Amino acid sequence: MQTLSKNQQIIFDLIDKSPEPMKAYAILFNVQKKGIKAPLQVYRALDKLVEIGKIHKIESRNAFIACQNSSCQVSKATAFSICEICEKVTEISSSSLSKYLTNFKDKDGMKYSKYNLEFFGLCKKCR
Amino acid sequence: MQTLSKNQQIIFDLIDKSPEPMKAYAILFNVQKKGIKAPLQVYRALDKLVEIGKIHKIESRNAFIACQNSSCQVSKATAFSICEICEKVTEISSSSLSKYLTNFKDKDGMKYSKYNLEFFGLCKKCR
DNA sequence: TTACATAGTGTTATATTATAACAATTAAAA
DNA sequence: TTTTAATTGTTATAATATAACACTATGTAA
Repeated sequence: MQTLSKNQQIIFDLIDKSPEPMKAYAILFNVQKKGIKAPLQVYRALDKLVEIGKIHKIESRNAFIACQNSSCQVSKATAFSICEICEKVTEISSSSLSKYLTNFKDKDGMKYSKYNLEFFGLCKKCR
Repeated sequence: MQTLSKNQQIIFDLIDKSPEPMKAYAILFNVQKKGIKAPLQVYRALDKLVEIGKIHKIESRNAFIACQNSSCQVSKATAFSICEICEKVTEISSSSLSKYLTNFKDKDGMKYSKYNLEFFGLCKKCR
């Protein structure tokens, strides 16, 4: 567990409290009162937080969500479910899924160091 | 098999010939000599081509690749391998993988209508 | 403690990716 | 044929992300 810098902490706290994935400029808007004024300050913190696994980027949405797994060792093996109506995003933690994908080898026998999986469908509420 | 409109055909042909995923503005640059002048014309064709499964979007790269499966019924179940050095992208067609993911149910028993999986690693050449 | 490296910050400017809104045209279906 | 849906063309602008540079803080090792 690494200590976060000032900007990283501010931005992580915000994302962590958010019930939904946050976009970079929404983050910027929210932290301006705390002195973070420029997009680059946000993107730098986001990059680092992603790198150390505290947050994940939902690629299909260009948005960021706090890691739900208390021990964030899964930053290299991420899976999410995304509701196509309400846009609710949930991190999937299924050991059988992660085991299957981590061990997946393609035709050429290539094994991968990292993956990101995004499932789409309708959540309970929206069905 | 649906017939493509003029712009859709021009843009599909370009992507289909490309050995690597193409970004929207690279596509725009390449088709300007054929009379497609504006980003929107490109994005509209891309949207349609994605919708009908002729191309896929590589979300982590904001780039587009022609579908490699002759019958493009897998637009709702896509998997790619991405080399983190040379950026080579390959569409994975593994029936066991697609079977596993198509049938995957999360904790709440939720089944998904669609997924996109991106594996990252080093390709043969770059290892 | 000093020096040195590494990581983080602040700032301006700009690049890249994508969509809104509106008018005109073409293709397909009733 | 008429009318409906899909596509096109165009201008403007929104949203997402990075380059480049100067400066500051922090950690580490002599």
